[in-house]
Amino acid sequence: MSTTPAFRRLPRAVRERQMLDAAVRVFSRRGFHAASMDEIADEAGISKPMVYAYLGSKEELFTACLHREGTRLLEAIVGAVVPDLPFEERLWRGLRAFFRFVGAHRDGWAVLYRQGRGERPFAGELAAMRHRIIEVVAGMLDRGLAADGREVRPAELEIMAYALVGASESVADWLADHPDADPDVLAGRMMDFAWTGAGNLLAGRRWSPPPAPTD
Amino acid sequence: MSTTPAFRRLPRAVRERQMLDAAVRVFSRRGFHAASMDEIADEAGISKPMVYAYLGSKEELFTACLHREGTRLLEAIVGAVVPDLPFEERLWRGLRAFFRFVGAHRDGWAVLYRQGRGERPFAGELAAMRHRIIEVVAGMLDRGLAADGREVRPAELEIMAYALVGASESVADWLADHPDADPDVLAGRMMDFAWTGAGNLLAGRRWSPPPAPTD
Amino acid sequence: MSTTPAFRRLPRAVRERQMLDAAVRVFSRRGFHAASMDEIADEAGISKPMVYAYLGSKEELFTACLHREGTRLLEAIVGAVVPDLPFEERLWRGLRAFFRFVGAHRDGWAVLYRQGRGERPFAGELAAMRHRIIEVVAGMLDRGLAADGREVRPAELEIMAYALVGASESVADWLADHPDADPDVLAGRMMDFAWTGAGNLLAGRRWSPPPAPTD
Amino acid sequence: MSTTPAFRRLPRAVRERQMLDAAVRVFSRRGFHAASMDEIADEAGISKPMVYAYLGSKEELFTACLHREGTRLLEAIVGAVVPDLPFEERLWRGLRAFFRFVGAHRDGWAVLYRQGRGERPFAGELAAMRHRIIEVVAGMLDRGLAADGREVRPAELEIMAYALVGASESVADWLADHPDADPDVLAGRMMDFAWTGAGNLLAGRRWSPPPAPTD
DNA sequence: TATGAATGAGTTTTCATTCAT
DNA sequence: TATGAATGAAAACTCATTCAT
Repeated sequence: MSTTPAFRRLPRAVRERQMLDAAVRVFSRRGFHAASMDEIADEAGISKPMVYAYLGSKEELFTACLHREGTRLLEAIVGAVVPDLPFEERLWRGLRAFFRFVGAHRDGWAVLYRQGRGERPFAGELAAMRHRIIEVVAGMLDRGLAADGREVRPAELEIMAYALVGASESVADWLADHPDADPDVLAGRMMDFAWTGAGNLLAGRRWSPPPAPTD
Repeated sequence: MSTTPAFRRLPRAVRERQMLDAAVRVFSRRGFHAASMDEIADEAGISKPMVYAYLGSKEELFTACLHREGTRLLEAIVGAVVPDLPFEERLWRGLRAFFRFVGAHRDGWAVLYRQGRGERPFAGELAAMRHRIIEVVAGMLDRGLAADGREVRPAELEIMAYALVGASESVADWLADHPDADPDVLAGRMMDFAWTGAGNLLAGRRWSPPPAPTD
Repeated sequence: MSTTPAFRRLPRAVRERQMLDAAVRVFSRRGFHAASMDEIADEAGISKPMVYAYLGSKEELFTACLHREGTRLLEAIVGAVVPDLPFEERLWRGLRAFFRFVGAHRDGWAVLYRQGRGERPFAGELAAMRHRIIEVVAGMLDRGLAADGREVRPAELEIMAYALVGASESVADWLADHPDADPDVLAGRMMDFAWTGAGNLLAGRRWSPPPAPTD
Repeated sequence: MSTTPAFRRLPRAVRERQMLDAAVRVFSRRGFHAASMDEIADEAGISKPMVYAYLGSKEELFTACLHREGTRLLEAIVGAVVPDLPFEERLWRGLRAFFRFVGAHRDGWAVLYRQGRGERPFAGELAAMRHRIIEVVAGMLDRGLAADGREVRPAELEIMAYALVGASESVADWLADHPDADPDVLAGRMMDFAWTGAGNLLAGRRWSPPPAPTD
């Protein structure tokens, strides 16, 4: 009946991806609250009701962004950490994959790390995601120690994993602001920091506070 | 009839402090955008116009919170790091002061770390504050190395400081969610992670990536 | 069930006109500051956000009113002043058109003359409009004089035009408060005042102050 | 008891004058609505509650300004129009006094002419004041005609007076924006416009519309 | 007399969300 | 599927006005 060409009426999956891409960009540069559905619809080149039809409310949309980017990140890391390699090698590959991802997906990283943090409704969502990474790392550490015949209490392991992940995030965030930096070099720096430290711990060397008399 | 003291009609300085306290609490639990001036005024037990009269706009109010909490944190750390002590001792004291602060000022920490991050207008403000800490840490590392006769390029030092600070922040954030944890113990864990690592680096041991052929 | 036509969901152009009409009415009776966007939206039978969506801020809305009414007025006058007629005839037609307009568009006149005056942001806008009229009048006077072989300094011409326009405005304002008065009669009165005066001036008769000794 | 010198605790009349002066300045530059009681109190170098104690509400304050400036203006004109002089001389003196007043009291003029106009609560107040002047003028015209043995219907006289007053206001407003112009010269221009016209009318010359066939 | 402290009531403006076509 | 038209609800901010000292 109509001569309209096949410009619009894209299949659902494609449209959804376009919208998510647009949403990630907008959320990344504005933050959750300051981003408006109008701007997102504009960025996606689509009308607002379509966004609602496809992705639901603004919260659902942000959650979807979080999910997609988080999953991509996790998959990048997990895919890089080949299980049977030795601990050191796995750590190195994981870090490298992580920094490469951040270098290549700055918007996604901003959404995950800078914007999701403080917004009440997503704190849980994000914490869960972060926890999955931390557990991966803690598991690696654990197996590293076990392979060495040593044993560490889970609580301590968890803290260590938090430290490692936090350090990586901080450096990754620096990377997100320095587009010219080389992710692989940064991964090396992190190994400097984490491995030589972790290596010592694996070797059983612990640190104990000096006997400061007054505090 | 009643012994009720002068609840209302307080002098300006007192009211200002009350408002800042309230604002820090509200910003901490809602984030900058989701917090409403109404809620802050309520929390302070005062009417909205007073908040505007004393602290200016919402942005100025948030900045004031950032400033007060940031200054407190910095002072706590700097006050603990006695200059003439050896490097290790200084690091230990600094970390301990940091974790103690976070344990005692959870709301302030949330404002500084979780909320300020993504909000456009304050990113700079916060980055500056963070940078001051990082420079302190980098300075410490630098002098530690110099005392040892070694030399490291500034860029590497900075990254290392980012890692150290990020690790501490991450563990501190964990602490903020675990009120029963002991800050001093966490500081010890951080030393485990940071010092044995840093110690190795100070001793000249660097890590180098394995010669993985394909990537 | 009912034959009610499409009251809502009107096309943009129609709604915009409705809004301007309503705005002119409300501004006319309240003045710029005292008018609230709520009242304007109500008067237009529409919700506030639509007003913002279509006409922008309150200032832009008022400017739009000023523009529309000013343009209408100017067009009414200019359309009436056929160029090739003699000066007297042109003046008469211009005045008659002016008074007819004011009689038929009391609200528009109130917005232009009574409300725009004092409000800082529009003074310029309005002054420009008024100036256009004054220049038209001054031009007419000038050509009237030139046709007569006489010459008057531009500054004097301008003042004279100000006087003529001011006199007309004042009488028009009286008309706006006396709905039963006949615009054409008033235009005649103005000619009495202006033309017999102007006629004398055209004839070269100037007035000079008496030699009052003390002042 | 105290050594405080006689800076404050001024007699009521003085304080009131200071406040009115300040109010006139502020209203003049901001308009009634945009002026804030804070700014007025500041300008008067006094605290807000004092303004309320002395002059009542904001409306009352503005009314007081209107009254004072209006009375001054009226007195200046009436004082200049010595009753027994001939019509022409009285008109000339009245106009000169008017333009001199506006030149010397620009703020007062702005309050009377530009700001009061549109503000609902004062329209009546102002109209009354204007009417008093118009009646003075109409009375002058009437006696001028009577002395000449002619008679004009009151309605026509009123319109003429409106025209004369409006013309003067318009030129006066021009003067308020041109501080370097000489009020007496402007008064002369107005006589050019008004007297040569009025003189003709007094001589019985009326204008009648041309017999335009179609309108 | 004089004022710093305090607020109720309103203003403009924005935004997520939904109809009706 | 796709969208222009439409709105309820809320947020930041201001101001005339008053109290308590």
